[in-house]
Amino acid sequence: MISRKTKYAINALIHLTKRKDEGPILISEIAEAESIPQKFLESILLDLKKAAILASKKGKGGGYYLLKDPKEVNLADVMRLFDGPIALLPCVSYLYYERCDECKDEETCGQRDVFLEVRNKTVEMLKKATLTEIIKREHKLSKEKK
Amino acid sequence: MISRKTKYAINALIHLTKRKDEGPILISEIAEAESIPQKFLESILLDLKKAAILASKKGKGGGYYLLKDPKEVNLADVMRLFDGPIALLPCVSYLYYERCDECKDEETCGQRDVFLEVRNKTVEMLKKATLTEIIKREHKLSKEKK
DNA sequence: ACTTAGTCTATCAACATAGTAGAGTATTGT
DNA sequence: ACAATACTCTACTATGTTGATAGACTAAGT
Repeated sequence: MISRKTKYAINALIHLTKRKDEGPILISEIAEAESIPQKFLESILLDLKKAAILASKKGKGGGYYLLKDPKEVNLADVMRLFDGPIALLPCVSYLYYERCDECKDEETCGQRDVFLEVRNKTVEMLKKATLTEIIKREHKLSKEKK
Repeated sequence: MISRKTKYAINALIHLTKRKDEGPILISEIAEAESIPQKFLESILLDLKKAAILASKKGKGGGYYLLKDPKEVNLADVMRLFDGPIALLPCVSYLYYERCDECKDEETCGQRDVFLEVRNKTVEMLKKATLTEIIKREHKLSKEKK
């Protein structure tokens, strides 16, 4: 399961994407609209800023805004930022690789083979899920519903 | 990431599958061979017994053995038993479904759509990964290595 | 009966998560 | 210049989960 923090981050990013032509958006606006505790949201936005996904402006008329193109921001990156590795086993993670203690021979490990497959497929799908893509899907689902 | 408990469970199950024609296997044997703290392993095996995957025999010559056919035991079931839902969002879990608080309309939620896709693909792959399949892959990888 | 071996209950330290509080600092508009 | 605005940083707390240990208890085989 992804953490609440990641979920908040995604919601905040989508909020910012939808309003990206309106200049900086107040933390308080995002907090209220997305029902996220404001103080908690602040730390999330700060992390996204450190990751160079968002930027902020201080003072009156300030707030947060997207730095990266929403086509370039995908769920795999956001999830890694807050929840760490996407892989289900440390030994199949590319970015957070760690050896399994119990495993005698990694190369011939049957479990590893399965989880490697799962990881690759998952990352592939999450990489495709950019902010733009998510909003696109939203529109598509709305139309189908009618 | 899957918990250590699940990893232990899988290793224990594979151990039992490989020795399934030798009658009941001692907890202590599994614990030593797979380097799992014995007391911790006991509770794991007990859970697997409650799930009707394993059975046990008490007294001298006792121990644990597979109840289900190793072709029928897959990683999805084992993971659910110890770590709960496989889905990354509660609202895309079939067995542990729960509504997202923040979500205004589930049917048109773009994020949900992505995570539903990920869940379905993951479960599909994990269901195929039976104990027999994992051992088969191990053999295949060993041959390729030579 | 005695031993072996599984079962049950309680407890523990370590860590992560979700959230709160408050002081501090930078920037902008007037 | 300066007050208001709004982001930044540090510390703390409650709660829950994970991984592990200890000990008493119960059932079965010889």
